[in-house]
Amino acid sequence: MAKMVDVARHAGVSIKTVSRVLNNEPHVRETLRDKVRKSVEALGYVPSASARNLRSNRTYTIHLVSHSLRSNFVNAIQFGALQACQERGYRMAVSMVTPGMAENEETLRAWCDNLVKAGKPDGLILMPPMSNVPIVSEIVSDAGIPIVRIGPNRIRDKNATVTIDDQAAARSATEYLIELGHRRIAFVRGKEDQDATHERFAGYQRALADHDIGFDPSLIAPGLFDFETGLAAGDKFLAFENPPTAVFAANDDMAAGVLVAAHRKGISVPDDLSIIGFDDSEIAEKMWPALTTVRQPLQDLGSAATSVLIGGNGWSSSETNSRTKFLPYELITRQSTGPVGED
Amino acid sequence: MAKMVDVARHAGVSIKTVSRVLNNEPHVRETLRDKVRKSVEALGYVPSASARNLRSNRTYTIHLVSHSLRSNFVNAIQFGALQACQERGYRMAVSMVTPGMAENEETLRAWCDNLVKAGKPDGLILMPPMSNVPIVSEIVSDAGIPIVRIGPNRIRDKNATVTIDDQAAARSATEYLIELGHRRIAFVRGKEDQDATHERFAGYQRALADHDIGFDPSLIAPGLFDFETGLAAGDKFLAFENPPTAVFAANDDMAAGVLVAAHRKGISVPDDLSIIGFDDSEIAEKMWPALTTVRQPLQDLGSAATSVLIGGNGWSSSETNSRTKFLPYELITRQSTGPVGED
DNA sequence: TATGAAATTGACAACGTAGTCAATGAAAAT
DNA sequence: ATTTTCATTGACTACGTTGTCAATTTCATA
Repeated sequence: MAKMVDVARHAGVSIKTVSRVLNNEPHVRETLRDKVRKSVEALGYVPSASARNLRSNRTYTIHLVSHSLRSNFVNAIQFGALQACQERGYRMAVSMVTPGMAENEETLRAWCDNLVKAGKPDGLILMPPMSNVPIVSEIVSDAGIPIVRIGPNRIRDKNATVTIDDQAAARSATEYLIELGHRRIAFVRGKEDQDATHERFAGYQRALADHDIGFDPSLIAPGLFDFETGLAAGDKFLAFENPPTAVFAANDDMAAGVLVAAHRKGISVPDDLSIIGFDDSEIAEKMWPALTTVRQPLQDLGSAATSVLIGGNGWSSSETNSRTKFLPYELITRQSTGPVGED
Repeated sequence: MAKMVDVARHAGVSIKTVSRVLNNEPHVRETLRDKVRKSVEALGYVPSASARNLRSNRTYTIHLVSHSLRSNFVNAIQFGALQACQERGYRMAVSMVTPGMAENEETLRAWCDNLVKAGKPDGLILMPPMSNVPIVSEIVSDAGIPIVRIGPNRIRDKNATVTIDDQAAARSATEYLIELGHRRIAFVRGKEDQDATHERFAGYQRALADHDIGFDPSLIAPGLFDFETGLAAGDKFLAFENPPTAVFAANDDMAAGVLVAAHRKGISVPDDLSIIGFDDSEIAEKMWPALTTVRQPLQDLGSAATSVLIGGNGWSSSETNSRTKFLPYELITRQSTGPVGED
C-alpha cells in the first residue's frame, strides 16, 4: 500500500511537504501542492490513521457511550451525531456500558479508564443514563478528554450538556391537557436514576399547581421507560372507580403501553382517555390513534453534541457561565388527545 | 501517562517482557508475569491502541457500514454486533453511506477506499442495502479486509453472508394465512434494490402456487419499507370492492401502516382483515392489536456476523462451499391475524 | 544593489508499541 | 561431564506519520 514516502518520491518532494499538503498547512507553493495532489490521486494514497494518531496524539474519533443501544432515543441521537462526524471527517466509535459494569463502581472506573487511555478519543458523548453518572464524567475529564452529556443532569463541572428543558416541556404538555379540560391527569414516571424522570415529573407538578389542581398521589405510577411498565400503569389507572381522563407518560414507549391497555379494555382514545407521551420517537406516529407527544429534536441533540466537541459551533471553551445548551422542544398534537368528555 | 517503558522500569524488566505479558505470549516465567501485572496495576497502565495498531497492523476494530441508522432493524443488529465485539475486546466503529454517495459509483468507490485504507478495520459488517452492492464488497475485499454481509444478497464471492432464509420465512408466513382460510392475500413489497424484497415476494408466490391459489397482480403494492408506503398500500387495498382478507407486508413498519389504514376505515383487525409483518421489530408488540410477524433474530445476526469476522466460530476460512450462514426465523403469532370471516 | 524578513522546503527525530534476533540459562540427552 | 535443546530475556529496529529546526529561496525594503 502506498505510503507518504511513495507519494513524496512520485512528486519529487520531501515527505514533510506531502504532509503539509495533506493537512492543509501553509508554506507550500501552489504548484507543488498541485503536483502532490496529483501524485496522491495517482497512487490512490490514503494516510494511515494509526500513524497519524500515534504521532499527533489525535484520533479524529468521537466516542459515543450509552447503556444499551436498543432504543429509538439513543438510535436517533446516534444518527445525528454520526452525520455531524462524517461531515467533518471524524470517525465515530460506540460503546455500551453493560448492566454488570454500571453496578460496581470499581469495574466502571476501570472500564472508563481503559476506554479513554486505549482509544484516546477526541471527545466523548455520554447518553442517558451514563450522562447522569458523576464518576464517568470525572474519570474521562481527568484524562483530559472533553465530554458532552446528553439529557438533563445535575452534574456541574466544566463539561457541556446538550438537552431540552425537560421540565418546561413536561409543563407545557400538562398544560395542554389542562386546557383541554382535564383535571384528573395521571403521570407515569421513568427510571428513577435518570434526572429526566425527575425533571418531567416536576414540570407536571408545576403545571398542576399553577392551575390549582390538587396533587393526587394515586395518579402517579412508576415506570422504566418501557412498554411493559406503561401497560401496567394503564391497567392500574383504568381499574380505578374514578379513572383519570388523561395520562401523561414520561416517554412514548410507556404511552404506547397505556394506549394498548385502553384498547384492551375497550376504552376509546381520545374520547374517554387522552394520552400524551414524550420524545416523539419513531413509534409515536405509527400508533393508532397517533400519539400526541413532546418532540425532542433527537437528531439535533446528537449533532449539537458533536459540534460542541469538534468546535466551530460558536461555543468558546473559556465560557464561564452556562455550559448547558438547551435545544427547542415542540408539542406535537396528534389524535391521542382531545377535550375531556362529560362524565 | 504511563507507557510500556515505565512499566518495564517499575517491574525491573525490559519492555519486550512487558509486551509479552500483556499479549499473553509464552516464554515468560510466572514470577515475572506477576511482577509485571502488579506494575501495570500500580501505574494504571493501559496500552496505546494507536501504537499497537501502527506496529502490528491490526486495529481490533470492527466497522459497521449501513445506509441510515434510523431503523429498528439496523439498530438491533448493531446492538448484537457491539455486544459481541465488546466481549472479545474489540472496538466498534460505525459509518453511514449517505444517499448522495450511493448514487455516484466513483464517489462510493473513493469512500470505500478511504474507509479501509485509513481506518484499517479488522473486519467490515455490511448492512442492507449496502450488503447488496457488489462494488462495495469488491473494493473492501481487494484491500484484504474480511467482510460479512447481512441479509439476503446475490453476491457470490469468498466473503460470508449471515441472514435468515427470507424466502422460506415468507412462504411459511403466507402458508399460515392460507391455513387460516385466507385466499385473497395481498402483499406489500419493499425497496426494489434489496434482495430481501425479491426473496420475500418469491416466498409469497411460492406459497400461493403450492396451494393452487391464483396470483392476482392487483393484490401487490409497492413499498419502501416505511410506514407511509404501508399506509398507502392499505388505503389502496381497502378501497377495493372486493378487498383482500389478509395483507402480508414485507416488513413491520409497512404492516403498521396497513393497520392504521384499517383503523381509519373502521375495519376490524383481525376479524375483517388479517395483517402479518416481517422482522418482529420493536413496534410489533406495541401496536394494537399486536402484530403477527416473522421474527428475525436480529441481535443474533449481528453477533454471528461479528463472530465470523473475529473467528472462533467454527468457520474455517478455507471453507469452499457455502459461505452463507442461515439463522433460524420464527413465526410469531399475535393478535393481528385470525381465521377468515364469512363474507 | 544590498539587506533583512518572511516564505518555502527538507533532514531528522519522535510517538509507543510489536517483531527480529541474539544472548543467556536451565533442563534433557548423550 | 559434556553436549544439545529449548525456554527465557532483552537490545534494537520498524511501523507511517507529524513536530522541530535549520537551510535555502523569495520578496520587500533601504
